[in-house]
Amino acid sequence: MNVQAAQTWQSVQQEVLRRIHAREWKLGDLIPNEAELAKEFGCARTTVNRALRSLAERGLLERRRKAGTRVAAQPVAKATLNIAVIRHEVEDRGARYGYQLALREVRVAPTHIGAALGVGVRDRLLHVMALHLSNDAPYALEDRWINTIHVPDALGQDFRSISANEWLLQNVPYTRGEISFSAEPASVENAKHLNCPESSALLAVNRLTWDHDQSVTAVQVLFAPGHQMRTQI
Amino acid sequence: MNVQAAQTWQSVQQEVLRRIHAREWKLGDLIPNEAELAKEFGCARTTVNRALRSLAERGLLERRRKAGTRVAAQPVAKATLNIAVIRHEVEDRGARYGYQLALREVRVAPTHIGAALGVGVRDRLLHVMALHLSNDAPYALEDRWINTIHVPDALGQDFRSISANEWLLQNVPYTRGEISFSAEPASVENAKHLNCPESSALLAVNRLTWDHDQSVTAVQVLFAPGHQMRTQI
DNA sequence: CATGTTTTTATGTATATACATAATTGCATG
DNA sequence: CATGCAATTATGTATATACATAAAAACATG
Repeated sequence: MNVQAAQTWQSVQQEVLRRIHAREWKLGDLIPNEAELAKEFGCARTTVNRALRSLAERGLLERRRKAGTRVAAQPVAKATLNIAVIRHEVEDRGARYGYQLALREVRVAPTHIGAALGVGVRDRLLHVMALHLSNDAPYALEDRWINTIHVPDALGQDFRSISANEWLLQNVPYTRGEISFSAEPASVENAKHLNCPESSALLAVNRLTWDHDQSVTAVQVLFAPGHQMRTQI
Repeated sequence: MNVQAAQTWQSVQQEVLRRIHAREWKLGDLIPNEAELAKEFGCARTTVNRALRSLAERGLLERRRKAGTRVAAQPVAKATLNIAVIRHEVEDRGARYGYQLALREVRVAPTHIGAALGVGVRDRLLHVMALHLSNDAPYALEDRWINTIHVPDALGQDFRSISANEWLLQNVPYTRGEISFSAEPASVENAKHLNCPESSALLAVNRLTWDHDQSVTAVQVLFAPGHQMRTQI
């Protein structure tokens, strides 16, 4: 029954994973405590802790002080999507990146944007729309509002050669944000830019970022039809 | 210049985050090594390591042995989506969950499904379609193929009261999987089930799971129009 | 018997120390 | 000067130890 010395936290983790997958420890089961496992594996409790903590972060274990560690009854698959600079996303796929500014204006934002950014109903914000291309084909349409009250420097940028996407990332820090994913039908305008039929199903990524208590930007990125975001679990 | 004793890894992390956000350490900059930071913060190197490792996992730092630690030049926002059992997703929103089996058949799968699952072109698989309801309104349509060569027990289930989604999670372990997100136009059949117009934009989550080298199941979950998946960054 | 307090316990974390490992830098050698 | 090898260095990890903390369990008290 005794497992050979497993000196690395990875090997402890692997053995724990094996027991979960083999259902030696069933869903919802309480597993032995760290001290017991350390004794069994012939390693320090710290090592077991490292292995179990990492599995808990992945959602496979649930840990509570004094109550112990149990196998998650309903393991939640955590899919981590990397939201990178669009230029890099395109280049990483081995394609040629292109960029076209479609619109740049300073005006009062629609109410739902203004409310999301927490600005006054009469505040004028910077609105930028741009098309990102992959091998000259439309890849994604970026529709962005920038809170120029917090980021006045954005007004000095024309965004003709560098996208707002990249400029902001390089120049304006943010401390937190919200992301949502949805499917949206292409509007007439979106369809024109993305060169697809009206009402096509488009994958939409909405982001809202904040620097402490000041909003930075609200952006919707609409990907061309057929686009997929992938990840491993 | 010396920061007061920060004995917890969280406080070290917070101070490091502050310096990144305040651009005291600029994007791409090499930061002091662990030993130096430990001296500055008046704590053990292990504590600094814990703080920096966690930030690296979040994508804000890039670390390489001997080369040192630098602020990520292009911080990649990592959006972690929790893919839970659909029943819990509905119930967690405070809604009443409902379930309807729409189809259950054993047949040869379409080639792209068979290929994805790595089964022979003549192998018959279990195909299940089911509707998940939230307060009696269509919430999501589950279209699933189960590799009954690896999971023969699935043939003994009628999936009339428990969804394949939950049954598999409770009864069949998997060691790895692939998830992709996309937007799909509603087919005539999908539209009927989801009670929406044909060609509506639907958020689609595709999953393919494996138990070691054996495929378990391929599933597409189509959410009703307007559905959003949200997360914080 | 209900209720509040103390004890117990499993996880969480900090520390010093030691060694492992990847990767760069610099040195030696043809 | 190129090329390969050795030294250096920053991160990565294992260990024993100690104490912190949350929460359950046991206990005491009205």
